Amino acid sequence: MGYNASYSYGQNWFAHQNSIHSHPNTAHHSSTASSFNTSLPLNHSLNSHIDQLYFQNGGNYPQNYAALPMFSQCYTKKSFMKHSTAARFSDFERRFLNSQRRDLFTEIPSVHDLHCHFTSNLSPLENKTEEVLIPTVISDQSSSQNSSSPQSLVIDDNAQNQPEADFSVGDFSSSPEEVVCGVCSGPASGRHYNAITCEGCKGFFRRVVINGSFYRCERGGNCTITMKNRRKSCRGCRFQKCLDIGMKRELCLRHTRNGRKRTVDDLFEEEQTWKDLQKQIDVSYQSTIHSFVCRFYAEISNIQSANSDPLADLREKFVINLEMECNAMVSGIGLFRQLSYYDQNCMIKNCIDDMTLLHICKHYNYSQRSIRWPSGHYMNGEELKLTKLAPIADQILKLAQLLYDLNPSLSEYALMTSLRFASANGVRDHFKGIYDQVFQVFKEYCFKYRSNDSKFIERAMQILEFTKCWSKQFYELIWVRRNFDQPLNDNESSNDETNCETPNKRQRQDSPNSSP
Amino acid sequence: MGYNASYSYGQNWFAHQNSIHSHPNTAHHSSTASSFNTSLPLNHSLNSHIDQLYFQNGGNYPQNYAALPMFSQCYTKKSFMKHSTAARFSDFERRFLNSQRRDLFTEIPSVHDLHCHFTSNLSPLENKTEEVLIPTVISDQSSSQNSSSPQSLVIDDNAQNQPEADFSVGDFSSSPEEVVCGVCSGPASGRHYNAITCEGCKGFFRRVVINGSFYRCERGGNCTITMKNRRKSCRGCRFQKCLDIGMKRELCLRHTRNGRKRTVDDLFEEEQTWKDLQKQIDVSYQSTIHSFVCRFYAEISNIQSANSDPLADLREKFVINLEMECNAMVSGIGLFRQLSYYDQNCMIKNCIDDMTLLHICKHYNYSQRSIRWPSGHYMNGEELKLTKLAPIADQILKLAQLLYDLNPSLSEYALMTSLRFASANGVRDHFKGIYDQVFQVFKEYCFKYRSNDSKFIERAMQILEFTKCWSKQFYELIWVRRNFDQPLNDNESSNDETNCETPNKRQRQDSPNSSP
DNA sequence: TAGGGTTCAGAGCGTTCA
DNA sequence: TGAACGCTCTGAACCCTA
Ligand SMILES: [Zn+2]
Ligand SMILES: [Zn+2]
Ligand SMILES: [Zn+2]
Ligand SMILES: [Zn+2]
Repeated sequence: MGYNASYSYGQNWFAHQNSIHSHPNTAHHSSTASSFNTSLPLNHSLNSHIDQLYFQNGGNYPQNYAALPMFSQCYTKKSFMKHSTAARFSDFERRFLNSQRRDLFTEIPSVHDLHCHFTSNLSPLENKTEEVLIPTVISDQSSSQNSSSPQSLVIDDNAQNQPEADFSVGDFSSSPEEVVCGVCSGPASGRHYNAITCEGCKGFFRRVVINGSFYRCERGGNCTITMKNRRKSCRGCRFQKCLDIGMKRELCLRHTRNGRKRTVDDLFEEEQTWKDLQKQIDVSYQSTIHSFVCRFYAEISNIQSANSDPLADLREKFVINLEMECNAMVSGIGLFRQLSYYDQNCMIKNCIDDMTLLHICKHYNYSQRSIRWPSGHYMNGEELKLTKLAPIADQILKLAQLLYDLNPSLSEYALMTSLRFASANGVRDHFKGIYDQVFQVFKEYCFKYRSNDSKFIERAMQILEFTKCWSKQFYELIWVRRNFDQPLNDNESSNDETNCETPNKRQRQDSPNSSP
Repeated sequence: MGYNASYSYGQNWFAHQNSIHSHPNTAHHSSTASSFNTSLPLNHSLNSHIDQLYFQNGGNYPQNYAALPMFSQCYTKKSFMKHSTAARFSDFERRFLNSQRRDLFTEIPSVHDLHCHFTSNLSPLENKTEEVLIPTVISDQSSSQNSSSPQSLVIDDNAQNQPEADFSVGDFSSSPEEVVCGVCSGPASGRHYNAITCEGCKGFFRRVVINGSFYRCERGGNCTITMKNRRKSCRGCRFQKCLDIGMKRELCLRHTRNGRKRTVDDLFEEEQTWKDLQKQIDVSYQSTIHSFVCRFYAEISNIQSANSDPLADLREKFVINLEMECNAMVSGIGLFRQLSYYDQNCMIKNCIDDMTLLHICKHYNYSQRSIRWPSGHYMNGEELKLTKLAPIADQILKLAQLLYDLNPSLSEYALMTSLRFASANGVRDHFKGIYDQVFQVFKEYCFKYRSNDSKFIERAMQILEFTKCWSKQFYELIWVRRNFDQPLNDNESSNDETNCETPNKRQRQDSPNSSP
């Protein structure tokens, strides 16, 4: 798994989880992790369960967890190959065997050939798996109180297998997840969109992807999908489960942007094109700006925050240092190296106010409706209005609320930051390629990890715009007026509406002129 | 033709009609029978209709049952041979047969055994199984008492050398309830709201559920519902029978636009969700408003209630504190958190008068026809008319009487309170989801705990409306006029209708957009 | 042959109107 | 009131191509 983690997923925050498990599969990486946000809540609790399944499966992790990031990393091409060739029993095979095995294997000796034909790789671990896996793998995570259907499933399954338990175990337990649909536990009909599913779930997934519909669960997102209830069950949960077990929207041709039929490998390759840049941005952001902001906010906890001016530290320490960190971050991203050093500086100067505002508003306490400032103070709207930021207090709070609602991940913060850099005045005009590339990566990233929230990009861009709109006034209030004790009213000449004039001019005159 | 008839139509509720006729096994026919419901009206006799379908289908089993495992298991090689051109096979069956037949039947010498096995898998047990299996396969999930053991499904397929009359008779005799309406014993038209019913009973059930009507039997509840008398028979018993045979009110989709359906399995989960919200509301209400009101009323017992003005405490202490408690309650309910803090405040301000009125009128002494005020005074109608509340004294008393009649539980008070919040002007318009959810919970709660009183919701809503109607005047009388000794009549300008303007505007302009 | 896409009866809900 | 119908979603079977 080592290199997987290194070049495709190492940058995310699940990396540490990965390192805990050392699954033997390496080789090619065939699948791509599905949305983080959805699998996030599952992760922590599933580790042990998955490990158990892992061993029960004789080295192959359960199909329906394929999309969990740590699993995707383990899901190698090799294991996939092994599966697909060795033990693929679809609908009819299974039914055929289930019904006929007894007769075939006990009464008719010559059917042994057939048996061999169907027999898959046995492993000592697989002895007792079938009765565990088939009925429970999918349903155990469901509500245990809803016990009617799973129970009956278990019972009759056992009853059928009773006479020749040894045979059936050897036969099928090696890949029970390939026999049942990973979504609804019904009989699977093969691999569809990168997961073993039944025809129904295949069609369902396809319809949802093609129609671009999005269903939200009305019941908390824990609905159980079974073969019986799948027709009428919560579509949100059904689709979520599709994604969870690793189905890829991109494998629906209608949903691709180039219309070409793609394989999982193609997906993987495609992902590399933007993953590299995304990872670079991610790493660079986390090691500079993010870590600085975290450190800064951590340290102010220790310092007595009795400073009379909540904004003093902001000016003196936070912004100055943040600018340096921005510089460092930009330096760490190859894409920006086509800008001269001077241009980089201009770009950062153009963005530093936005960055400041953004990274302050990030520290929002929802329940108290207050923002924690670099000084350590928590300030709500009223308190903010007592400072010299009063004119834009509402805007700042709104921004914080918007950010809170958006709830971007670290990687998303990184991308938004880069996007803000790339859209700095001058840069976006003269180096449109940079902006386009970053935006492309952002789009791809959101396409992949925020697919259930079609408005995510829109909202993110809105926030960036909003920040850009008010950062200049923020800058002025922070920097220009040193004497914030004087009455504020005569201060805001007419800036409320025409807030971006002065900074604008400033930006224009020192926007980087086109070099290389 | 025997087995054709057996598995062609055996599993649906028209089977018995079908089995009466012995159709010759005619030519194969690519199954293009038009949908039942559309072709039904053409021929009013079900028999002829089915006959027609039978011929149209050419003896092919219905598509949607083909993949049921037990059915596939019954599907013998022989029948496949016979119908290979016409019959449909699942993906794998088709592939498997195409690819493997060659191997199995030509290369492997012992295939004949297999074939034999496939063809006539005779066993003494199998004689009468098929008629049991097929019809119950589909229906077993409907009624739990209809215990179809899947094992029995495996042993069958002997039916082909039986006279079809036999098992087809057995067919429907084993499950007559699938053919007739469970309520009126008329011809059923399918499964509706989780029971096999006719169109009439389906419509009746839906109407009753949607309208929330409640009928009580006047003859002891043992009326017989038949197809002939159902129109004029006791509606109470008819509805009761509907419920008895398993029809679920919850499957009447009240808020969904299309044919979105939910199964019985979902109902449980559904209950969990509204239960969650209901509990949250309950807890929140009891720990804030309820406990405050109780405390307040308990404490005034100790205080000398010789205060000259019975309404003084009301103004000064009760309302102010109640507003805080409302704030606390709302904060404790996650559903309301999508409202900004400011919106929450507006909402509460919009409701506080209703809350006050409601929680005062709650303290009604029926025998004395008097209300206990937060001041500690018991005031009946006459006494009330001596205060500045005189203009609405009658209304207040009526409200108290209505509340007394309704006699809501604590949980119901909690829900009514939340409902009043959610129906605040502005909130109900811009956050209809909140209102809908709370109302849904209220409905569900009443469905469950007030099912014997179908008018409960109606009456509760009536009370809320009534409160809303008079609370403004109540507010004015309490707050605006400090000198309540002067004549009151010039007071009521025209506020009764235009009572909620300010909150409306306020809410609209900063209603939070896009919450996560 | 695997796995894309397509087809179209069928299930079942809601609505209509005589 | 309920027969008839309109509607959406479903999925088993099928078609097609690499
Ligand atoms: Zn499925
Ligand atoms: Zn759900
Ligand atoms: Zn009926
Ligand atoms: Zn009756």
